[in-house]
Amino acid sequence: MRAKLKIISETDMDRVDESLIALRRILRSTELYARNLAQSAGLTPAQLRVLQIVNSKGGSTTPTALASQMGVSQATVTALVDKLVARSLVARERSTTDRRQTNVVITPDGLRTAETAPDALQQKFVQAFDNLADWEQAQLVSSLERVAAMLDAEDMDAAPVLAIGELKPAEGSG
Amino acid sequence: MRAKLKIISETDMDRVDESLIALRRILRSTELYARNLAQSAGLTPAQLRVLQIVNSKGGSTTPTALASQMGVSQATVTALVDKLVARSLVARERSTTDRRQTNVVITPDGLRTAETAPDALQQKFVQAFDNLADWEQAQLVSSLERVAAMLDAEDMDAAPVLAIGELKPAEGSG
DNA sequence: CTCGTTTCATTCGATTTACTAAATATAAAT
DNA sequence: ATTTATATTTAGTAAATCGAATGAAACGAG
Repeated sequence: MRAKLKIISETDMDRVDESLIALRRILRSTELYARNLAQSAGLTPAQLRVLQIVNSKGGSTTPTALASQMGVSQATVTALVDKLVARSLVARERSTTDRRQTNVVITPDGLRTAETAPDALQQKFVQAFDNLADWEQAQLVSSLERVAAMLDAEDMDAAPVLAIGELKPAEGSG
Repeated sequence: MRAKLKIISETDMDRVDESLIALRRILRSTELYARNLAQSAGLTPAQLRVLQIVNSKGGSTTPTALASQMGVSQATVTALVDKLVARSLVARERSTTDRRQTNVVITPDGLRTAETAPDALQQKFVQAFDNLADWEQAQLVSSLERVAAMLDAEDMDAAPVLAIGELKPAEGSG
């Protein structure tokens, strides 16, 4: 497993293990949340993700940016945005500066959906957070931000994880 | 938003906000990882999740348990397991105790896939973790475990989840 | 033991979603 | 005018999903 990557002390190993296990637990919880949230919002996970990204970008972004961030093609983004437009959660607006571009703009309805949806996750977290002592809160903020930086997705859209299976040659060429 | 839940001080608000933002960043990163991991394993996300659950259950579980845990129907599980069987990542075995039941058993190939897949996530995390000072590592472990506990999926309403029991016996070190 | 019922899994039929590549339309850049 | 960039449309595939029907085994009552 990891040991083959580099040699590290055993106590260090233990801590890495503990961290990874905790991280997995967080991921599992949030995966399930995401699933339920999408359903309760009447959306699919992919659609909700688009909405969330638009929201996180300040309420407006372009299909290209979405495609890059989600790791899918523009055509796929168009289809997903179509669904959201049909539900009036986002709208398309021609960019004024570069009229080739379309801005995907969140609507009041979409904003409400995007901000209501995470409530289940937020409620739980916020309530628990509020019960922590002051120094614990401070530590948590610091740690979460550090982990976020460690895992940051910024360099992901450009450089997706080394895909072993992706290198298959095109068959039936002719 | 949160404010309607309870009145909290502004400085507290800031910290909660910061935490939530960091959490979102973590989630976004890991979502993308999950996607890429599945692809690099030649699987779809849903298929990989089946494989991971089987693995986390000690290498064997039933379709009913999978369906319940994933929140989908048995028919869906059957279809997903079919795909994995076709790739020889799992096998079906009739239960000896109750021959109505089928055990979905992970194969050596499946085990390798399941344990190789997380490497991309782990690599990045472990490398960054290893660069932290000792006290930072300790703090991170503590914080991550706390957050995991805060978010734990146990009392998710509709979600069947449960089963966070991946505290399997130590592998390399034990 | 036999009959009906329940449980577990699969099969079948059908729908929805996600996704892509290729072609198209439009606008910017050269 | 040609090329480049952006987004959509088109046409098609593969995946995920479900409900209903089917098959097989366990279980309980008589």
